[in-house]
Amino acid sequence: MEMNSPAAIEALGALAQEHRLALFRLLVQTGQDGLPAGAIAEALEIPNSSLSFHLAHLTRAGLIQQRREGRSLIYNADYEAMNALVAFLMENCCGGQDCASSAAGGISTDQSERKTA
Amino acid sequence: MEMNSPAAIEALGALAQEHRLALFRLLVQTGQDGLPAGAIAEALEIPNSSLSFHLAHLTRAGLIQQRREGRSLIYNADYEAMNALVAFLMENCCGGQDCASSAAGGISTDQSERKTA
DNA sequence: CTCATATTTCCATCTTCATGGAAATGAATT
DNA sequence: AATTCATTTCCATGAAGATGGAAATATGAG
Repeated sequence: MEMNSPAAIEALGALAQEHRLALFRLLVQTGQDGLPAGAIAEALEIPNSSLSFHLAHLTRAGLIQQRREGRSLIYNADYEAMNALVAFLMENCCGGQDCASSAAGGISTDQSERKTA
Repeated sequence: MEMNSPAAIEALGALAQEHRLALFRLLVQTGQDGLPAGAIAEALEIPNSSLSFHLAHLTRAGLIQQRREGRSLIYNADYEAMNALVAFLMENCCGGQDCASSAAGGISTDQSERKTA
């Protein structure tokens, strides 16, 4: 479940786009049952071909998964991948502090984590 | 410290690039003192003009800050911006479930991925 | 087998991003 | 004001991302 830099870059890039971020949020809210591509296209008002492009992008990044049910392709968010991404950001980009919980209270000025380049 | 979608997209996009992710991690590790552009260019082995482009990108996204000291421009990570980004992801993209706790649980003990190159 | 449905792939086009050398800017020193 | 140092901006170029209509593929129904 550990995420490395290339995988993190892929995931960050996948979320760094208006339609894809909205799409991923929709799938997260929907839960494990997921949604068929058609329902997503309707909800987000994106042409099928564009949606398919974005779905493929998120799938390649490992953030969503696909399964077939009848003639529908159902997509659902991969929560573990998201957990891994957040964990990566907190480990590597938050100065070793508990970034999330300190969001409200501010952060310590002590930078204890120093890696010798 | 609430972050909205456009700001999150900007921040995600800024981090979704090899050199910029490495650059931001370097500044996070360095701490509040920051580093002058020249030292960053040397550490990351990036030409000055390219580095300047990436520094501007991260600055525009609000993830780093700039100050002048003599003839050097010193850059430092903005921890609050990073906190806000992680908070945004956890609120909007983790379904409000185990994401925060499992990520926080992983941060303390799991250190398998190291920046080796 | 044919038809309707669901979604993807193909393709052309447009925009944005990344790169790095050269010239320009800003700041201290003499 | 001339010089040196640190960094940015300019510019051209190539690579990658985004868009959406039309054709193709896959599945199920009659």
